[in-house]
Amino acid sequence: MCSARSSSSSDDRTAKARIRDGAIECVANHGLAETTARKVATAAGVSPGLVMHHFGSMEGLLVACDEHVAATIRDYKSAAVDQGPGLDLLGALRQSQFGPMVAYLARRLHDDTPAVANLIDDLIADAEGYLALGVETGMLKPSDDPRARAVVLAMWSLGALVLHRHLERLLGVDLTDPNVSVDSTITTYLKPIYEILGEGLFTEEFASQARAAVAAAGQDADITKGQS
Amino acid sequence: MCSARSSSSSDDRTAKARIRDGAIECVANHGLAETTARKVATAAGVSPGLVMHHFGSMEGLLVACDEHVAATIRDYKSAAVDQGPGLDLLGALRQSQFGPMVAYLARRLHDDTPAVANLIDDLIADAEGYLALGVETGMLKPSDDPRARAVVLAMWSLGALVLHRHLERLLGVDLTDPNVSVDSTITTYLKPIYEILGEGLFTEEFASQARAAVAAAGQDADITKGQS
DNA sequence: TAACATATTGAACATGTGTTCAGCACGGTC
DNA sequence: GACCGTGCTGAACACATGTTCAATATGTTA
Repeated sequence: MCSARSSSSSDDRTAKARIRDGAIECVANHGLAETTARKVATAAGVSPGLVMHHFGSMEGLLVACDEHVAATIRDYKSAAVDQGPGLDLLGALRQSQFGPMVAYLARRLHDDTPAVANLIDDLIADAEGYLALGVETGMLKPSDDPRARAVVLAMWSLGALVLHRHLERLLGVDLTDPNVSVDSTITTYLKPIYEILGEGLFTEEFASQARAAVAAAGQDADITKGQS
Repeated sequence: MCSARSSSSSDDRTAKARIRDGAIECVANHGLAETTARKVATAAGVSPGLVMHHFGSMEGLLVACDEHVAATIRDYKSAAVDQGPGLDLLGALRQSQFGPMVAYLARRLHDDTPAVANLIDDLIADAEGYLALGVETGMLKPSDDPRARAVVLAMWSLGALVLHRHLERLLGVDLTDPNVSVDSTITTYLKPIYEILGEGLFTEEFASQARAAVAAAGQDADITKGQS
């Protein structure tokens, strides 16, 4: 069964909220397939029928979960807009307050569900804005295609999040751990990132070669040697 | 039902191979949840019982699929070792011969299943070797932690593959399309990558700031502003 | 008090699932 | 011809699933 809430003390959330939160936690910890109506119901301490009463169907439940997670993240981002541009896309998500929501996102990210897609679009729009601001203030280099660059950076960030199990196995860093930001093991992951984003990967000579190759677009199946 | 093989002509594969291939195609096109014993059986033109006869269980089938995909990719990589170091991790995968296997991988990548984990480990070992070779030949800049850099680059590549639906929506590039290499739309995706890997993202001043910040490791929750 | 809407239950139903199994067809070996 | 192993079938089984629904509690309004 999916793990129930931690405490035995009173829970002032409505049953509807408990069901939603239980579903998020269950998806985060055990995946979509394991998240059944009955397991969610027992995790929330209610009967299976009530899940249907409040959300209509299991798909309705998941849509509600998507929207709740998206809304929570959006609320945080708009509230934290004053503390400077958060160029770190996932640094904002690596907040302990989100609890299992990051792991939930990691599970749902590869399905192109509307609520998640909208959230991603928003994150990218934000990132594009922050990147432009970084260019203005001289922190970041300009790009030929600012939007595409924002998309690529976002895909890399979110992609690494989806593959967090592998990252944990390979580097010992768990991006879904709510306390990962205060843990210093994450530097194993951050250092090469700063290396690449700072100095780049290609040497100057090779970079100009690659630039020329991609400029001569079209069929470049044999020419493209860059990492993709 | 999952799409059956294209042709009506004779199929000289054994029933066991047809079942395995049908399962791979079904997972690639419709996902794990939709890949049931009966659907796979009808796609392969056999009875449900034969699936169990050959693979013992559905989990056994998926393990066999994992291993077959991994073996196919490994075979390709060892056969293509002569045509120069394939720094492009996924460029090798973007070969039309793999058919639905890339899409299959994209579906399975976020589960830490043994066969896939081993494949990833191999891909990273290869990448690390190719990166080292690139450093030797003066194409790539050296790294403080070559293995971690290889891991990060691999996670970015594979992560983007997992998120291919979003990439398609955002940039119009489908990484799971077997013919994506010959299509020029992929340059929309490759150009910002070459930008970042070539010139970097940070300006020199900011790069040294970031380097200093991450050097003073520990609690850097407020300091880290780099993309992650 | 009566009426009503809402929250909640738990048994039931239909369906689809993975898996089992007795049996058949066939091809080779004694 | 008898035997046996293997590929293969299709009906059956036990089970879990999403969903429905009549019934009950509870609180709110008239």
